[in-house]
Amino acid sequence: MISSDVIRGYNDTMILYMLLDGESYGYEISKNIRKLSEEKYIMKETTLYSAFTRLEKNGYIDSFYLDETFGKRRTYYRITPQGLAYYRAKCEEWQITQEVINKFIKEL
Amino acid sequence: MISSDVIRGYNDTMILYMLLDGESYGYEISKNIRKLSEEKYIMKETTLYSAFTRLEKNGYIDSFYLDETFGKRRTYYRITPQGLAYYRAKCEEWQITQEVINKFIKEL
DNA sequence: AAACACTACTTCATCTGTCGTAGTAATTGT
DNA sequence: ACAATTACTACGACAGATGAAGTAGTGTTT
Repeated sequence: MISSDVIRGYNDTMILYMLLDGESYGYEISKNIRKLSEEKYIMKETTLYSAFTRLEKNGYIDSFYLDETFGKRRTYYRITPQGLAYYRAKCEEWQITQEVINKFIKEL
Repeated sequence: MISSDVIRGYNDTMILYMLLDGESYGYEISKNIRKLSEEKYIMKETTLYSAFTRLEKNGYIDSFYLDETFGKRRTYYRITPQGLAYYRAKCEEWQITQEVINKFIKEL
């Protein structure tokens, strides 16, 4: 399991990635992140939902409801053009981040 | 310039890396991080000195003074065996972190 | 029918690490 | 004399992550 401080700067990016192919909702995104990371990273519920609030406030995602007559009401999210731009910028930043941190990593 | 949230989990690791070859002190470490990262990452003074406090409290570094009859007194730091073990663990964790985050990165 | 597991989300309070601002203190360069 | 650089310290604010707890609905087991 990876410590959260490391991922901290990329939680939002991961969520946006999960929305690239279309709308989704909290619980599903949570499951998918877990699966895609092969159980190596599990985003805490509170982290996830507070990230949604932040992302929406920043205009990177939109939220809406679908007519579902079953189960507890889900809040669906969709990535916005600004969200996509932010995601792309984060991907580019990540390349640089990797290069930088790798300079401080030594195989001993 | 890299956002600090990304590096957040690796500030301590970077500092420990700088101490692998022998003792050093705040200002020097700061300059060296800046230089090694090719100006892509500049650790803030307050971040650096608060990291020293944390690392020492955790037993990862020792601090001491050298007899210097010139300039403002420097606090020197040296990595401990526990610090080395922690550094190694962080390096291994970093490999996994890279793998995980890369799954969420798409070249668009 | 009661208990439990699972889905789906919310609220609240707390903690950690980073950072802005400011200040102290000594040396070196112009 | 003054600015710049070296070297560090103190303090308060803030953002993001987290633990704990709760709400609400569905499905399955006992």
